[in-house]
Amino acid sequence: MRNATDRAARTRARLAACALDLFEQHGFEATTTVQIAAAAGVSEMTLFRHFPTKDQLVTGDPYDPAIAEVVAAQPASMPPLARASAGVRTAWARLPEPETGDVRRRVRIVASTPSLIAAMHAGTRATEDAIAHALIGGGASGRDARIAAAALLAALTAALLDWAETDDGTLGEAIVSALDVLDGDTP
Amino acid sequence: MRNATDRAARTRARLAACALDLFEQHGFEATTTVQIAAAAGVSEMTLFRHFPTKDQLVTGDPYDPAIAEVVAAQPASMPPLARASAGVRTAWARLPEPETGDVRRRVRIVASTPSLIAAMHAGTRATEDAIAHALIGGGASGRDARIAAAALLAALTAALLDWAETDDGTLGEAIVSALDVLDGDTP
DNA sequence: CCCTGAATGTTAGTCACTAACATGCGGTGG
DNA sequence: CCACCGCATGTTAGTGACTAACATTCAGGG
Repeated sequence: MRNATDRAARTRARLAACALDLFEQHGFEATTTVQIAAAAGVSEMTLFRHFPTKDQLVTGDPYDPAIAEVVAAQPASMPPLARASAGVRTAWARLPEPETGDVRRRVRIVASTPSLIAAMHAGTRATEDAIAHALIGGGASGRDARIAAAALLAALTAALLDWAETDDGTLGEAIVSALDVLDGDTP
Repeated sequence: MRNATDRAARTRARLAACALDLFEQHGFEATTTVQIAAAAGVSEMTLFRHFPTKDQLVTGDPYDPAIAEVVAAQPASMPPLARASAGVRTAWARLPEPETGDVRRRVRIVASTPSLIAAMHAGTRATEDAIAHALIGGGASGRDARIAAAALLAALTAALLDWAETDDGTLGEAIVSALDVLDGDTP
């Protein structure tokens, strides 16, 4: 049954799809929110109701609280960066290789737009704080925990951007590269 | 002699000082560029001539190309993250402990404003790219170099923000903490 | 068939930022 | 001493992202 909530979900999806097309054709900055709304057959207000910022048409909502839990489950004897890295390694191993159809298109737009790279970093802040909190639980100082969490997220984001840009290998391989660099496993 | 260039430098300094005061009193977002310009006795246009974005009233221009050179001078046998960390360690040791009067005020404003944190990360991108380039020269893959450079800069930025927020110890100690976490020297 | 609630539309604004063009200030050469 | 010239600054008018307050339409349930 197509209730009201369903209708909202469909216009939301339509907005994201139209935005993606327009961004690829004319670039992110050159595309105005009015154009996107018009392409989706909707008013500008409706766009902003579904996506509070233009950035989120590309980045979406990336916070996954499961990662922090897995980090907290790692042995507390490890130094914080290794602990965070090990947590993501096992968390990633549990998931199936995700859909990478639209992801690559999206990340490619992000990679070519400085303001979007900044927005993406801002979007990972919730995850960063959660991981830092988990590391403090393992005995790290507040400062060391923040540093390790920031380094981890930055490494993962850099790997994601490189993966989208170079079109080289799977997303999983890129993630593992990031973790290997953090662990010093790079001969 | 106060030539024209001197006059420009003085209005620039006046703008930055007035902005800092207003940001501390009312917050970054609540302060408008018109207010800052008025406080400095200048038109809004002049503000934007000196600081192309409102962000740069706080962040300034942080790119220091010397860091990348020192990184390139580290032995190529090390894994990329350790190499980058060692480079910053020696580069930092060469400098005297810098002025931290306005720095702490500025960074504290950054720390309390999400959009400014993002802008700060964006401002380190030039340094990040330079370090990544130096690491590639040492034999790292392009992807690993980008990951290591991103992790390094994120760790340093996180340490800087924590230092400003917690008011704990010197800036040099915070930087060393970041490098120690990256090297795994954290018992 | 109306009624209720959610989704959407309209209008009028604010704020960061830009472009094109006009003015004023200061030092320099005649 | 004055006219000139280069640079800093001012004015005006605009764009684009985003918000608030209020009106409207749409879908299903009593």
